[in-house]
Amino acid sequence: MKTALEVLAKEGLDAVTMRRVAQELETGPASLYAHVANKDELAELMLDAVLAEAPIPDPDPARWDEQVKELVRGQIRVMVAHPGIARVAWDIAVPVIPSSLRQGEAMLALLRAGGLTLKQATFAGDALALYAKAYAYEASGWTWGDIDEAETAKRGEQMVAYMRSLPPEAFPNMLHIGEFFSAETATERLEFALDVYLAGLKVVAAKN
Amino acid sequence: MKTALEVLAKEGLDAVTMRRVAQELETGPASLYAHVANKDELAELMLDAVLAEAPIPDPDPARWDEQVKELVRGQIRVMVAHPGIARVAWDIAVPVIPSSLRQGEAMLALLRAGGLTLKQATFAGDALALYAKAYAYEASGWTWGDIDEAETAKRGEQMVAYMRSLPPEAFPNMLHIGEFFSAETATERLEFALDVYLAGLKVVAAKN
DNA sequence: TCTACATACGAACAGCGTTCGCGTCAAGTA
DNA sequence: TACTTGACGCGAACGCTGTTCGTATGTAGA
Repeated sequence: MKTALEVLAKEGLDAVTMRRVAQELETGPASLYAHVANKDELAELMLDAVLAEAPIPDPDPARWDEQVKELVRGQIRVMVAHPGIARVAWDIAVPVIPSSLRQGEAMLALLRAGGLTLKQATFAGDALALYAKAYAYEASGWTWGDIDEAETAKRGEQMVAYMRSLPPEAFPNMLHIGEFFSAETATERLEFALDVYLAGLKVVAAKN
Repeated sequence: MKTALEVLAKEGLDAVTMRRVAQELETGPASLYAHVANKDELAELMLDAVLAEAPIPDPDPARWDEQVKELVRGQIRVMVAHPGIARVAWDIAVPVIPSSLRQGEAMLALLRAGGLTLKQATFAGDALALYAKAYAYEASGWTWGDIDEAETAKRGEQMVAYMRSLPPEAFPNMLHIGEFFSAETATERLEFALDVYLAGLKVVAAKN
């Protein structure tokens, strides 16, 4: 079941419809409801399978900060490798998903090793998970043909054109940041965000 | 046009369909396409109107950090005040939206006042915008009846039940963080994330 | 007053998730 | 072996979505 869905995820999340999955199994849409309650549950199973691929490091208190980054990178990597799955992660309010719980527990363990209280670790883990989902969702847009390059470029030009139409002093900074948003700087943005957040966590931990 | 949509946004984003909006204007769905190219453009107009409500502080270099927080809080506040609009923000790849550009410019100005390079400010602004959208989206789920309380509680119990079914040493931390995730701690989580990130930014700025 | 143009919109299309009830097939009993 | 009974798989249909096409209507100009 899940296996058939993964195959379909490879041709875009929008293509993962009950009809399309059923077609892959050479049957009708109604038959799927024998194995799955509804489409949401199917999405949950897909997400669980994907997230299970993210590695969980053995905690090493000496380099907990690097391990936190590694954990986040891993989550992002597997999500981006399955374009569209990040959207599913957002739609699930309370994750009763085994692999998600394992990832959460690993994150808490690392953060506690870094000297944070349980409450601080909870909040930090929440923020990091939020960022991982957000980054993966955004990144899925580029790697997948969700939005074709031409369309994106056109909108970018529209944006610049609009800003130029106003007094130049209205957008002194925005006009020059376009170069920082290419696909090449994507991982650089991620690393920057991780560095900044972990630097902040160390400041907080030092006050405990 | 936008006005009629806002009225509808008050009964949920899912209710904002072309037919429902047309009905509100006592006409058919086809008539809307005379004013708007498609539903995405309509969503963009809605987001622009909402985001325009977020206040933009006059930069004061002496308290740039507090002003950055204030800016993010404002963005989140107006989005949460219009439940469901945060989802729209995620679907828009390149924001050719006036109010969005103004918010971005304001953020860059504040961050540069904090001693960051343009590149650093760009990356930091991106991360903060991502977090604002992520938080607002998550928060919309609680304030709106998207997911009824009973359902959420049930899933929470399922989660705990699952974790208890495994060896207790598997989830030593996760089992005790439930109390930190009530609706009351929501703003606390936000403030923690902002404090941590800004503490990190100061570390980065100090190295320049 | 009659014509010509642009605008508004009713109806229809293709797709979606989900449900109902019929038809078929397999297992249990005589 | 033959018959009956039960459950299960799934074809077809429902109500919904965004969008398009062609017609009818209303208005402005001659």
